[in-house]
Amino acid sequence: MTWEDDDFAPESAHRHHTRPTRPTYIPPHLRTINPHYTSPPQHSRSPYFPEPTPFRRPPLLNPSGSSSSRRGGRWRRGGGAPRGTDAPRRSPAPRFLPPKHYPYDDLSEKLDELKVVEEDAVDGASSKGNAINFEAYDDIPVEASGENVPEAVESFGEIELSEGLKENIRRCKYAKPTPIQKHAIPIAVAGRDLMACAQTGSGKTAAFCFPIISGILKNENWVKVAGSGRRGGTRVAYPSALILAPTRELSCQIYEEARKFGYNTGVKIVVVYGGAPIVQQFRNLEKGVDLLVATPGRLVDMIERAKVSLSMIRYLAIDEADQMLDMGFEPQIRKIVQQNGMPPAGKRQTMLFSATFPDEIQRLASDFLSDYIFLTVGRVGSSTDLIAQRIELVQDIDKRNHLKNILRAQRDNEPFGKSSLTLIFVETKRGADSLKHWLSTSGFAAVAIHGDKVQMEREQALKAFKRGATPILVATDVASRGLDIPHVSHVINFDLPKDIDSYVHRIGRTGRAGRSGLATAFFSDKNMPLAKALAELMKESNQDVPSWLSQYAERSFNDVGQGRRYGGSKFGAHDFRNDSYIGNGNSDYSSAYYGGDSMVDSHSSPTRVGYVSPTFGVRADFYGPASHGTGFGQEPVVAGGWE
DNA sequence: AAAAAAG
Repeated sequence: MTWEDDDFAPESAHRHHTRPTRPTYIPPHLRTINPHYTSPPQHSRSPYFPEPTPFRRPPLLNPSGSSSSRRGGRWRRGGGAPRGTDAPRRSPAPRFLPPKHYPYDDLSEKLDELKVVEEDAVDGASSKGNAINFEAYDDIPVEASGENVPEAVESFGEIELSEGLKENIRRCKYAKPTPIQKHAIPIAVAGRDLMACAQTGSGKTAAFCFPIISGILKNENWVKVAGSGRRGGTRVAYPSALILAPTRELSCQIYEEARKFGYNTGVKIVVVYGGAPIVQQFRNLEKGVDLLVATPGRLVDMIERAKVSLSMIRYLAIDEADQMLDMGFEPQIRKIVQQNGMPPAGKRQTMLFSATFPDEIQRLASDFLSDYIFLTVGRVGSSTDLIAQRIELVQDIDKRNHLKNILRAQRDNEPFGKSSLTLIFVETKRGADSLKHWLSTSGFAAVAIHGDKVQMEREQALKAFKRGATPILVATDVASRGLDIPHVSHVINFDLPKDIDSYVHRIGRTGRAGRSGLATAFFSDKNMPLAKALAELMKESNQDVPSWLSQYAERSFNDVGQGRRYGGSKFGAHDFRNDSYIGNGNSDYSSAYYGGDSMVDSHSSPTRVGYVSPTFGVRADFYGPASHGTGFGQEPVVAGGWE
C-alpha cells in the first residue's frame, strides 16, 4: 500500500465529525418529482434504521493528482455534472443511492421483519414461533481443516469487523452468531480462503457478507482505485468484491441482505442478473460499485461489453458453489474466475459456500482456492434434524389425488395463509404449469415459478407466495436453492429429484433459522436409484426410514461410480484433501475439531459421527396420521423392472 | 433426460 495510515486518519475524522448542513434527504422515489420534498415523520420508518445520512467519501488524498482513473472515481461522479459541463443538474443528490427498484421503504419493511424475529431470539425463547432457535444448533459437529485455522468466536463483538458494519449488525438485532458464522467469519476476516459447508438455513449469507463488507470498509485506500473508470468512452465498473449465485432470485435475495449489512456505510452494492433491463443495471453500475452480486450469464455479458472489469476484485464469494461448479455452470464460472482479468487465487480472497459439496466438485473447486480452510458445520449435504421427513410410496398416476388429500387435510387442520406456506417441487417446467393449473381448478390457489416464465412473472409469483396471497407455490429447481422464504411449513416433493443433493436443498426451504418444518416426498418406481441415498440421509437426520424404503435401499447395488462412501451418497463431513489416496503434500493438513461428539479420526474410518438430536416439536399429525391414507404403508414392496 | 444461466 502506498498510502500511509496517518494520511488517511484525518480524512476519516473529517467524515465522522464535520457534517456541514446538507440538503434535506429525499427518498429516491420522490427525488425527481419534488425537489423540495421533506422527509416523512420519523414514526413511519424503523426506529432502528434512522433516516439515512448521505455518505461522503473522504476527499481524495491527492487532489492535485489528475490521473484519469481517479478523476473517474465513482464517489466523485455521483450526482455531479458531467465533466466540462456546467449544465445544472437536478437537486444535489445524496451519494447513497439505492437502485430504483429497491426503494428504502421496502428496506425498512424488511428490517422491521428481521427485527421482530431477532428480538425473539434475544430472549432465547425457542418456544416462540418466530425465534431463531439457537439451541437447535448446540450439538452440531464442526470440523475445520487446513493450516493454522483461526479460532472460532462466540460473539460478534470479538470479531474485528468495521464499526459501521457492527452498528448494522446491532440494528439488525443479530444477537449472536450462528455456528457457521462463529467459525467462518474469523477465518474470512483473517483473509483466508474458505470452502464452507453448512446446513440449509443456518446463516451462510451473513457469514460471507460480513467479512466482505468489513474488508471493503477497512481497505478504503485500496478501494479508491476501484469503483469506476473509463475505457474507450464507456464507463467501466471496477468492483472490489463479487458474489455469484445460481439463480436470479437468489442473487436478489443476497443483494437485499447485503444492503442491510452495508446500510449507510458507503459501501456501494449492486446486483446484476438476466431477464431484467440491462440498461437500468448499467446505470446502477455507473453510480459506482464496491460489491457486485451477480448471476453468471449477465455478468459475462457485461464483461464482454466492457461494462465491468474484474481486475480489481479482492473478494470473491460463490454461493451454492457446488452447483456453480457443476457441469452446466462450470464454463461460465471459469470464464469469470480464470479468463477475464480477475486476480488469481492467492491475490484475491475466495470463499465457496454450500450445504452440499460432493468430492469431485471439491476437487474442481480447489483450482479456485489457495491454502484454503475446509469448514463443515453439520455434515456436508445432510439436512437438519429440524425437518421432519416423510417419504410416501405414490405412483405417478396417483400423485395428484394424493396431493389433494394432503392439502385438504392440511387446510382442515390449519387454514392456509401467510403463516403456513406450502412449496411443491416438480421435475419439469411444463409439469409445474400443469400442476399449478390443476390445483387452481381444484380449489387450491397456487402459483408456479420456473425458468420459462419471464422474470416479472417469476418475481411476482414469489412475492405472492411470500405474502401468503397464494400460499401454494409449484416450483422447479429454480427455487430449490438458497431462497429464504419465511413460514414455509411444508415442502412437498411431488416429483423427487434425481440427485440427493437437490433433495437436501429443496427440503431446506423449510426448517430455517432453527425452526422446524415438514417435508413430504412422493416416491415412485422411477425414484429407485435414489432409494439408498435417501435412506442414508434420513437415517443421518434421525428420521424414521420406512421399511419399504430400507428394503429398496438394500437391494440397490447399481450405484457404482457414485463415490466410495455411504453407499454412493455424497455426504459425510469431509475434506477431500484428507483422503489418503490424494498422496503427498496433502497429509500435513491439520484438523481442528469443535463440538462434542465429533472427535473422530477423519483419516480412519468413515464411521458416522453421532450427535444429539435437539428436541423439536414437529407436527407429525400435520395432515393427520395417514388417516386419509393411501394404504401404502410399511409393507415391503418389490418393484419389477429395476435392478 | 431436466433445470438453471444471456438474448
